[in-house]
Amino acid sequence: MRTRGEVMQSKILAVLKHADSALSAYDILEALRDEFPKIAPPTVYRGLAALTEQGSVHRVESLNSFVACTNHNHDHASIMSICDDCGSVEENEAPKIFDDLSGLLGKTGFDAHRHVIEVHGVCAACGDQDNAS
Amino acid sequence: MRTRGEVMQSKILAVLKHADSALSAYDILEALRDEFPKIAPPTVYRGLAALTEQGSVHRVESLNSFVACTNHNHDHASIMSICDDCGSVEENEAPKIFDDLSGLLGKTGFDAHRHVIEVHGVCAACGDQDNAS
DNA sequence: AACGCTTGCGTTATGTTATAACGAAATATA
DNA sequence: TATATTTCGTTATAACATAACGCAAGCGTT
Repeated sequence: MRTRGEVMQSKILAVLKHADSALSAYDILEALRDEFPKIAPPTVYRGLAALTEQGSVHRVESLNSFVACTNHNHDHASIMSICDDCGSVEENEAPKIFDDLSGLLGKTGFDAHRHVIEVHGVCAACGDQDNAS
Repeated sequence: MRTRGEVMQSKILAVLKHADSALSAYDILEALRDEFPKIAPPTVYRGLAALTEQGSVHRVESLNSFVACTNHNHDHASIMSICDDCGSVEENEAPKIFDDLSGLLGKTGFDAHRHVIEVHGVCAACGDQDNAS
């Protein structure tokens, strides 16, 4: 068995890629309802779990929602900058910060497995807009 | 008007201080049910909102739950290290990392307002235990 | 090919987290 | 005391997430 869930996964990924902000599982559900009228939450959550595991989707913990990965290298944690004004979510690279963090916590004996770094604020576009007005 | 909500807030804070892991709002609700049989979710959430605002409680985004602040200086963001084994949550100070983060994002024009840094892994105690066995 | 075994998906149902909205009680002002 | 204002408790419901079951697809054995 191989391709059964993959159809749904690629549909979910497509929905996320076309969105310009993070989507909740239920936003995705809604978006897929046209094509799959009887779709239910576990279908979406399972697809998201698979996509998240393979790194092509990231969960935004502080929004309880999801974004498509925009890096070509899926094998990394990233820093999310979240605009509280327009809702856009950008993925930023900063390996050094992850190293610093792991190092810092390592001193206390903590063994870091997964980093969640999410920064809320106002993006460049929205900041400019506010200045202009 | 001043002290109306403060009673409930201090009860909530007490519950969190006595816990040895993060508690969900409904865990707190349950803990307070003895003393306040008719307590309802909004009461707890309002107390938590006030406590969070004043910095004596932190929300752990990746657990949808809450911890009492363990720093004396409440006026700061902090780094949470979360043991996925025993559930303990430690608060760590690292102003430099916040500065690095804000600086990094500032270069892209992003204006950082709130930092969420949560690191999942295994704490020293649980790590030792695993080694011993 | 027929059979039974394993896997994982869709579905139903329900559990968990969070908040909108309203009426009542407390406080402030006059 | 009358009235305006604020905040609180309560009811109700919204939003997010998963347990559990049964069916069907793929696979190995005969």
